[in-house]
Formats: sequence, C-alpha cells, structure tokens
Amino acid sequence: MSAVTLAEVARRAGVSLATASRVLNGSTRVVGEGLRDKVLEAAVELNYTPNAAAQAMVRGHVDMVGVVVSDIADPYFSSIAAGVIQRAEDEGLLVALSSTLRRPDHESEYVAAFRRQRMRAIILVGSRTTDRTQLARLRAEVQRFSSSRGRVAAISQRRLPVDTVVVENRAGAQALAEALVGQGYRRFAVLAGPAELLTAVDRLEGFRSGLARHKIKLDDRDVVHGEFTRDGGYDAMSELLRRNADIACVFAVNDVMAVGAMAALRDHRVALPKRIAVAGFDDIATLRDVRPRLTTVRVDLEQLGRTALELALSEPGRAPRTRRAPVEVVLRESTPPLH
Amino acid sequence: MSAVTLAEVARRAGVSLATASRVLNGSTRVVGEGLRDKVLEAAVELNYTPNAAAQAMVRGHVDMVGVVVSDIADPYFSSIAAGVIQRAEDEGLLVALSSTLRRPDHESEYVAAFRRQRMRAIILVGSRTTDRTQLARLRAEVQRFSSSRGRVAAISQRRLPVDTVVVENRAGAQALAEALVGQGYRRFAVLAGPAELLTAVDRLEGFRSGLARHKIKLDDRDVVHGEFTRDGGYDAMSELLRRNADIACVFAVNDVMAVGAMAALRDHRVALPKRIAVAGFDDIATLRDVRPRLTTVRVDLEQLGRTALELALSEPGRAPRTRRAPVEVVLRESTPPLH
DNA sequence: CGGCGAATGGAAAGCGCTTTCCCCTCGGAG
DNA sequence: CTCCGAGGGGAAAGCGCTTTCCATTCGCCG
Repeated sequence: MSAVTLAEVARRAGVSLATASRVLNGSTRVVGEGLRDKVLEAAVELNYTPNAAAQAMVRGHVDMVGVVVSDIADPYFSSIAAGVIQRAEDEGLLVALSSTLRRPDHESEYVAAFRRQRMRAIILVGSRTTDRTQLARLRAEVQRFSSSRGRVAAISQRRLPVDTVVVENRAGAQALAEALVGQGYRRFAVLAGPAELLTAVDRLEGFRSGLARHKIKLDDRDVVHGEFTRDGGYDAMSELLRRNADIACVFAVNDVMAVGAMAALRDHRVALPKRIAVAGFDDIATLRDVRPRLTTVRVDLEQLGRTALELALSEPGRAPRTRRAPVEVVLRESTPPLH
Repeated sequence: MSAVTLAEVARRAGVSLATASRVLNGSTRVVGEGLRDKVLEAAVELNYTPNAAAQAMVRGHVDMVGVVVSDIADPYFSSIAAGVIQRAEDEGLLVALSSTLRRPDHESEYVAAFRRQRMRAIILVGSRTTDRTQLARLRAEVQRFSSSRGRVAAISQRRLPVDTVVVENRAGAQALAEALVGQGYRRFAVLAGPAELLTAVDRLEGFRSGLARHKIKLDDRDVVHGEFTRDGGYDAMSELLRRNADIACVFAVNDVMAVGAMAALRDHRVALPKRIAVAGFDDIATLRDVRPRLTTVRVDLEQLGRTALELALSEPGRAPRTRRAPVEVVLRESTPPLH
C-alpha cells in the first residue's frame, strides 16, 4: 500500500493539482470556498499526507534543523539540545541530531551531511578548537551551506562567520576566581580539560586572570589537563594529588569533571571540602544533588539552545550577529568560606 | 550560488545523466573505466554533492532514522539516544530526534511527522502507557508507517506490533526487592512514578512480587506516585515522610527520582541510609558519584539504543520480534546490610 | 451596455535524481 | 563470414509537489 498523493486528492475533489496544492499546503493564492472545502474533505477521506521529500525538493529545503554536539550523553549537550528541540517544535521544525563523539574533526562532515539534506538551519554546539586546519575546513563547509541560503548558528566561541551565542566563559571563570578569593582561598589548582578546546582554554584563562587581579599566580604545575569528562576529572585530580601540590581549592572547568575530581579526593581520603575545596562550571541540573553541593558558574543551557535556534531562524543581518549568554557564579558548600 | 547538480557534472564529463548517476550514486550497472574516471573527476572539480531530497523522492525514503523520546535532557533518554546515534553512524544514517516533553499523547504526532519525511526507520523510546485510546492512535500511525515499508522498533514494553527491545523491568525490580530483603530490610515504601507509565507500573509490580515471595506485603499507603523526575522523587518522598510511615527502605522506580528522594530525606534531616535506605533503577552514569552510592538495577542504556536500531534495520521477520535487555541488581552504600 | 482589471481555476514546466528501456558495439560461436 | 548475445551507454519517463503563466469569469465603472 503506497501513500496517497496530491494528484489522487485532486482527482477525488474534482479539481486541478494546482488548486489542491494551494489549499493543502499554504500559498498566497486564494481558493474559492467551494473548492477549498471539497479539497479539504477529499484529503481527510483519503487520509492524505504530503510527501516531505517532494516538498523539500521543490522548495529547496526540508523543514528540519541540524544540530551537531560533541556527546549527546553528556548533560551539558543534552540540555542544550533540549532547548533547541523545544524551540524547533514551536516553529514546526524537526531536529536532526548528530554527535561527533568528541571528535571535533568530524564536525564538518556532519555539516556536509546536513547540507546534503537541505536542512533549513544548522546549530553547531560543540566548542571551537585551536586547530586551524580543522577550523578552515569547518569554515569552508559552513560557507557552502550558507551560500545556498542555509542558516547557521554556533554556540560558544565566535570563530566562524556565523551568528553566535557566545558563552561568557572567560568572564564567568574570572568572577568565580574572585569569588573564591573572597571566600579566603589563596592556593589554587585547575583541572583544565583538553588544551585544544577553546571552551576549556577560556575558562582556564578567565580563572587565571581573576586570580591575577588579586596578585595570585597560578603555577603551571598546578594546571592539569584532561578529558572533558567525569573520568577526565578523576584522572586529573589524581595526578594533581600525586604531584603532592599544596593547594586549597581546585577549579574543574566543568561540573562533570568536578564530580570526577570529588570522587578522586574521596578515594584518596582527602577531606572535602575541608582540605581541598572544589568548584565547577555549568551548573548541570542532574548534578545539583551531589554532596557537598557544588560551587559553580551557572549557564542557562536550555536557553542557549533556544537562543541559538532563534538566531539562526531570524532574518539574517548583513553581518553575523553575536548574542552573549550571561553566566552567574553560584557559591555552595563545596567551597565554604575559610575559617 | 546554487548547488551543483548531477546534470552539470554529466555535461562536464561529457556523459549522459544516467551514466553520471550510476557512477556517483551506486547502482548495479557497471560503467566503463574511462567514463567512470571522467565522472569522478568532474564531480570533484565541481564539488558536487547529491541532493538528498531528490534522492529521497525517487528512492522513496531518506537516509535517516527518527527517534522519539520523552525528554532528551533526562540522562536515561540521552544515553539511549547516544546508543542509537552511534549505531546510526555506522550505518551511514542521520538521526532525527524528537522529544515529547513527557506528553506521551504526542508520540503519534512525531511518528506521523517522521512518516511524512519518509524516514527509513523509527525508534520509539518512551514507555508505553495504560491509555488505550492513545495506544490505538499510536498503533494506527505506526501501522501506516510500516505499511509504506518503514521499519519501527520500540524500547520498553511489547504493546505494539513492532520489533521491541523489552527491558526486564519486572524481573529487575523483583530481584532488587529480594536482594534488599536479603540485606535485612522488611518495611518498604515505593516512590512509584506516574501511574499510567508502564515502565513505572512494571517496576512497582515487580518489586511488589519480589517482596511477596518473602511474605512481605506492600501497603498501598506506602506507595506514592509522582513525576518520573528528580522533583517528582523529592515530592513523593516528602509526602511519604508527611504520612509518617514507618519504613526502613524506599525504592524509587528510577535513579533520578531516587536522587530527589535522597535530597528530600536530607532536607528533612532523616539519616540516610541509616534511618531510611534508598534504592533506584537504571544505574544512570552521571549519578554514580552521588553519596551514599546508590543501590540500583543496572540497564545498559546505550546498548538498548544500539539494539533497537539494529532490530529496526535488520530484515523484518514475518512476525514482530522481541529482544530482552537483561538487567542486574547492584547493591551499594545507600542500602547497607542491616546490623 | 461595453470594457477593463481583479479574482480564481487549470495546464504545464520544472525541481534533481533514478531507472527502465532501447540502441549500438563487440566478441565469440557456429 | 554471419549471427547472437552480452555489455555498456544514453534518452526519457517518471517520483510528488510548487509555481509560473494563461484562460475564464465576474464585478463595476463610465
């Protein structure tokens, strides 16, 4: 049993294909009431559904938006995706979601795939990296997509000539550093995530400059890089402890790593937060119940997703726009005021 | 600048459209080496990309699979989605992901949308419900999709005539109950999730029958229904405490609720797990670091997703198939052995 | 009452691709 | 040397839909 086509509906309603199309699939042209009703009725009787592929072909684009994330199982990305999906539903758009499995070099491939599908828009959620070749490739691919009237928005850093929702990673980390100094901490270490991920780098640098404002220097020995994951945090913290560093507070550049760090501290029987305090970044909802409650920098992730899609769908300006996503320091039990 | 078409490639290579198509987009027909190379070369020079919409139209389906989840921000669903996406990548398929935002009555709409798009397959991840009308509607929609050679697989309960990965909710909950009795617990309560969600119901019933095996009765007063979320768990636990029930161990039908319950216990200054022990279900990775470590029933969520897609893509049998997803009780600190 | 423009319906030309069907060219068997 | 069949190439027919571009029909104004 094959699907019902517009032609069948038209025949049944006794009108032309053109009229049926105008009635059923929106058009500027008005159709007389009589015929309009006939068509509608025929469509219902035959249980007609438009063939999206056919529409996509003639319209030049499908009613979908593509989203590229690093890892959908990571709550950071799934929250953003939730925001995009929510907004997409409002717009009557479907969402195609791809996960690079933390291989930023695969981003451009997915952009290409989405271009092939003639997606209305593409949202790039992953962090940009320091790799220039990669960036060039991505930029080229994005260019191609936009030059065939596809819209693109990125989340995180402004490194591509597209609308971008810039997360205030630097400012947030800096404010966090200052707040922690305000709590009385002086000796810090940072669990810094991958050295090539701009999001991680920005947070590290922001934190560093926050400390600098109070004449506190962050020794390179006290910066440990690691995966942007729970285990990455665990390993980095373990490494730090192995180095026997004399620190009072550790900043993990995201909450997931922070949780890993806390686990490592426990496993090494280090009093938390007494001996070593821990702070994170993102304020992941799922992690709000870990104890001690995690000091962090809140980012409204779902909002990020919604904003990005909005930006991508709105009438493009003559130049790429930037929207800042404000962040907010949240002090909790994991970094109690000293004495 | 519009996209390059196959016709342009053909012209440039000096061959017919048919030949170009056969070379570039796979066909049973063989093309002579000379022409083949010419076409390939022309395609590269012009930077040709096939128009997926056009291909979809003539082939009858697009190279995508649709996934319907209840809430992509929930780690349960995002893990399953990750599994599906992983497997889809292996197959060269893109994934369209829709979230019903916990409105099971919207599932059929998304199935319809995916049908319109001519997706290759659809994976239904959300739990089935007790609502017969809804089920009928979903079944009808699924029927239509499969009758136009679309493949469907469901995860959780076998309530639709489609391939299903059945999660052993009942058996798992029953085994958990018995394990808890083995730990010495006798007075139980259940935070039971929405009464209409089969996943929640199955877990409750499984738990009940596990207790029954040891002649322990679960009083209806000790079963509190609530949302399948962290806050749902929090509220249900609070309600339970308000009832002043005399219980030693609480089973929350999923980990997310369990975490909410633990938060409620803390807020009410109830010693955890000493006064009241807590157990969950799912073994959500992100939650493995909450303290006390949560006793739970492990489900390999990513595997669930992978299996479902595999099932959907494999040659359909004459009858819908069922694949059981085994689960495993994991005892941890949140339910210590009694004395 | 004639004439003209607005309103409405339909025929048909694509959109970019796959695939059938037909044709031509060889190679090899008889 | 003829004939047949296989192999490889191309013309063209769609796939289901949107959208010009015409053709009609009215309504109205002068």
